[in-house]
Order: sequence, then C-alpha cells, then structure tokens
Amino acid sequence: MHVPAENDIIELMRDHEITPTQQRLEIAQILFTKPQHLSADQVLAMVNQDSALVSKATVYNTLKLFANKGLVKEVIVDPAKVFYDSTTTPHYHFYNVDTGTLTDIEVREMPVGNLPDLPEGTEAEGIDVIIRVRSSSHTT
Amino acid sequence: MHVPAENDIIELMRDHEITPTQQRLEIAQILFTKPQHLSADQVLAMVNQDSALVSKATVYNTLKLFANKGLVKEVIVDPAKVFYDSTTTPHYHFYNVDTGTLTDIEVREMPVGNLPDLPEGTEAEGIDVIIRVRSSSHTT
DNA sequence: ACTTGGCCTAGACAGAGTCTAAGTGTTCGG
DNA sequence: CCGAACACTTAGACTCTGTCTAGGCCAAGT
Ligand SMILES: [Mn+2]
Ligand SMILES: [Mn+2]
Ligand SMILES: [Zn+2]
Ligand SMILES: [Zn+2]
Repeated sequence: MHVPAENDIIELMRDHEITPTQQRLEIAQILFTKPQHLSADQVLAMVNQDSALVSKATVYNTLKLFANKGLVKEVIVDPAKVFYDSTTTPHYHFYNVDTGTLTDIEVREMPVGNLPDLPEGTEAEGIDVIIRVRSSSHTT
Repeated sequence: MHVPAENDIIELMRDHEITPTQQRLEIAQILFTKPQHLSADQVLAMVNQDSALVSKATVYNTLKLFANKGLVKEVIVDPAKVFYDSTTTPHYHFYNVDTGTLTDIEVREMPVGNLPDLPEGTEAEGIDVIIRVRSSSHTT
C-alpha cells in the first residue's frame, strides 16, 4: 500500500466520519502519498500547482478537520507555522532549526518514562518529544 | 534570594554579556521575580502597566537577546505565540490546551532515554518534552 | 419546484512578530 | 571640551499565518 488509491482514501475518510468531497480528496491525496510533514501553505501550493482547485480557507479548514478527526497530527515546533504529519502512530521528532526539517524518531529508539502525576483536574492528551538540532560546523 | 535586587540582575546580565540598559532591566525585573512562562505580549503589558517605559520593538528584541544569551528559554507549544521561561535549567512541561497554562515537570519526575542517533551532519541543541493535557469533564 | 443543510470561496480581517528610519544617549579620540 | 562613532530605543508601517464573514453552490428530501 504505497500511493493509496482514491477508493482507499474515501474509505479512510468514511472510517473517520469525514464526508469525502472533491477538495478533501485533493488534499488527502497529497498528504497520504507518503509519510511527511507539511505546512498549510505547502499543501495549498501543492494542491493548486497545476490548476486552482482548492481555496486557502478550505485548505485550512480541511487540515483542521483532519486533525480533529485523527487523520493527521499537528506538530508545533516552529513559532511561525504548524506542520501536519501524515503519520499518526506515536512517534517523536528531530527538528533542524537551521533547515526547518522534521525527521521522525521511532518510540523504540527513545523510550520515555511513564507519565508523571498530571495537574489537578486534567487528563492527558498526548506527549510531544522534540529534539532540536542544528546543522554542524556553525559559526556560533 | 527571592525578588532579586537590581544589582543581582545587573551582574547576571554582565555574566551573560548583555549590556544592562534601563529597558532591559525593567524587563528582567519582571521575568526574574519568580519562575514563570510569559508571552512577549504579557511582558509588554506588565512592563508598561504603570507608565509607558518600553516599546514593543524593544520587548521583542530584548526577549530574543535574552534567549540567545541563555538568560531565558523559548517554549514553543502554542501556534499563536512563544512563551519565555525564566527557568533555564533542564525541565519539561505540561501544557493545558484549554487554559493555555504551562506547568513545569522536573526531569527526575520523567526520565527520558538517551539521545538516539542524530541525523547526519547535525548536533543536538536541546530536548523539549511537552505533555498536552485538557481540563477534565470535557463534552468531547 | 422549493427548502434545508453542508460545503466552498474571495477577500476582509486579526494578531504575533519584524523591519525601517529616525532619534537618543554614551563613549572615546583629539 | 567637542565631535564622531556606536549601541540602543522607538513609532509605526509592514509581513505572514491563520480566521472570519457573507454569499454562492450543490445534493437530498418533500
Ligand atoms: Mn485513525
Ligand atoms: Mn546561564
Ligand atoms: Zn512525524
Ligand atoms: Zn518551564
């Protein structure tokens, strides 16, 4: 299962209670061709590179919808923009602050201890682990 | 050593190769009264609540300067704004996505495994661990 | 046909953060 | 002292990501 067929994507969306529309399909096709980390702006550019298919508002709305329904995961590492991760299984990230590149870390490569006691009246939603790196031989 | 005296702060700044100016002192006084996580906007409001002492540009410039010199640490958990942490010793964070509140986690409360192999040509700069929580009894 | 409801869209808008160009000290050489 | 050099500060314009608004479109149901 590499580049998923349109039918697979429609089924995936139905599984997650998302009505499949033409625009959502265009966006999903781009996201789910491979594991990747894309900003909304990148998705907007990619989806419209041949012809204008999807508006800016719909790209933002759709990515947020996908995130809420668990189809993609938001990754917040850059104060300037959100990345959307097409891989939703638990994993962590390297973030190269020089290049802006995200790289996945398998959980087994970096075990993290159990959750500490949560603050009163809260429940856990997820753990983000980000290892910030910079490109070597920096004139620091 | 609670509310640090002006002289302590000047020495701290000199130690970090920061020329102490009136505006930088105003900002430092607010930051270092206690361990806390403040956005630039909050610092701007606090520093000017009595009389207009420091401009917006200087607040942003100063916080970035302090971060570069290691006086404060940037915490990136919210796509809308950066938090500045007056505690620079290693620790992790809870982030309540409902209230926007950051809470510290001591490293000993949540041991994290050794660093995995870094991507080619990079060196580590730091590890961020964020446990996202939401306030209980949510109508999800 | 008409209504309803979900979806899409252009473009206005909001808010965090940056930049620019001018002003204000402060230091330092003569 | 005096003037040049330099670092710092500032108002306000500007940029950029993301949100909102108000109307248009379309498919389904009656
Ligand atoms: Mn799923
Ligand atoms: Mn230090
Ligand atoms: Zn990832
Ligand atoms: Zn902290």
